[in-house]
Amino acid sequence: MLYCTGMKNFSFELIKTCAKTGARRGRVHTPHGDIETPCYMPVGTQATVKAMTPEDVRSVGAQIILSNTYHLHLRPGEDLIKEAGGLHRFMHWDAPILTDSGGFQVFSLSTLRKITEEGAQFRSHIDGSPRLLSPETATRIQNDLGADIIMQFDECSPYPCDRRTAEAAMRRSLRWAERCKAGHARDDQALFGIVQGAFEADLRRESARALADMDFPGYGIGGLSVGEPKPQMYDLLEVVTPELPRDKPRYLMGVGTPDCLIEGVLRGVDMFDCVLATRIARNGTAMTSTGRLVVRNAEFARDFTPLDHDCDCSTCRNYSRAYLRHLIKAGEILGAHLISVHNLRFLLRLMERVRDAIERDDLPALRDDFYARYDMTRNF
RNA sequence: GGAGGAGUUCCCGAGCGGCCAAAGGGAACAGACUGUAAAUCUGUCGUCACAGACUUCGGUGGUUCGAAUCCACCCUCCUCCA
Repeated sequence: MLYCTGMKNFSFELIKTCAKTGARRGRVHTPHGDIETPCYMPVGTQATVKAMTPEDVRSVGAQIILSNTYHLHLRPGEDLIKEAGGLHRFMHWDAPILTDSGGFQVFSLSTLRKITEEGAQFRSHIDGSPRLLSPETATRIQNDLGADIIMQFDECSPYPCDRRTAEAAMRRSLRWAERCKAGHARDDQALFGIVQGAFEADLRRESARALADMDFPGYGIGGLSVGEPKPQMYDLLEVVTPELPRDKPRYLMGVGTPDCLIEGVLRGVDMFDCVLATRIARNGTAMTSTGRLVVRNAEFARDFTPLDHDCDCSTCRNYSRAYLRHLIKAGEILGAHLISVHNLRFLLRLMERVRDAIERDDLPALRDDFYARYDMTRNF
């Protein structure tokens, strides 16, 4: 079934809902092509997935990538990207792109900003200059960047967070959602609202319902994986996803360990993004079917086997742990690249298998098989 | 043969009578990393029975309450003059 979104070239097709779980198999249509869901989106904050060319990113199976409003606004500036013909052309990526609004930087750069109802006053982490990011400016910048999916400007609260603060941030995010919607000027970009409410079930429920009433073409679930125990995140997902419209994609923001992806899908999430895979790759750690593998460690100095025997990526086909360790220890840039290739392929392939399992109504078996091989003491 | 200079913990390199197991780098080892201020950051880094003890600063012997630091001789290396 195909749902109309009232938008040019954007729609979500719910192909199947798993008979045994809440998992959904879907397809997002965008001006730059389709996205099979559930999906994992590699992160390319500064218009590049670090250490990867767009061709590399494509070849490991990525369908869509993320980029960042705050970073691109500071450098090189949205006007320059607009002049280049938009983000897709600027960075030579023809497939879908999603831009985050800078809302996460309200959280991660908390020492460099002040929040008011108007927006967030940032002190640029590059040159210290004062910058205002508001629902209106974040939306306008994203209109200029030209991603297929753009996110509302929100306030992501920390963990732990007292109820008053959580409630204030959630309500402010709702007001900001309205302002983003009002300021959104392009009908070829889908604007997603973002559920907040920290770790208060009723606040989360309220946020989800209010956003659903605003009728966004998709919904982010923000403010999770900020340091809380995983069971707490899973519990909240079970609270939130039932409140969201079935016919719209749900995007769990910033989540990306292998087990969290599976658990998220089981609870009805369609999209994920995470920097973890590429960041830990640059720091010498691989994601494998048996768990975390710190290939930088001395124990792999003479290990001439691949990172993961079960992996089909070019790194695993051609390079040994010993060589990768050598590259990382020597500070060679190729090490960061090769492990990034592997980690991204690992997550993207996991999602391919997840999609396949949902189609066969067999996701619980895939989950069991995953945990049977995966050493949880070497998890992330 | 003569005149200078230098030898410090795995490496480079500070220290030049007590506050020195000895600055600072590097290497090594380990840890962290979830809408990327991240090819980053943190910790350990003489030995042990480890809130203490013991052994170290080219070697040996002195001076001193006390020496990596001062003195004597020896060894090795560097520069210049023959």
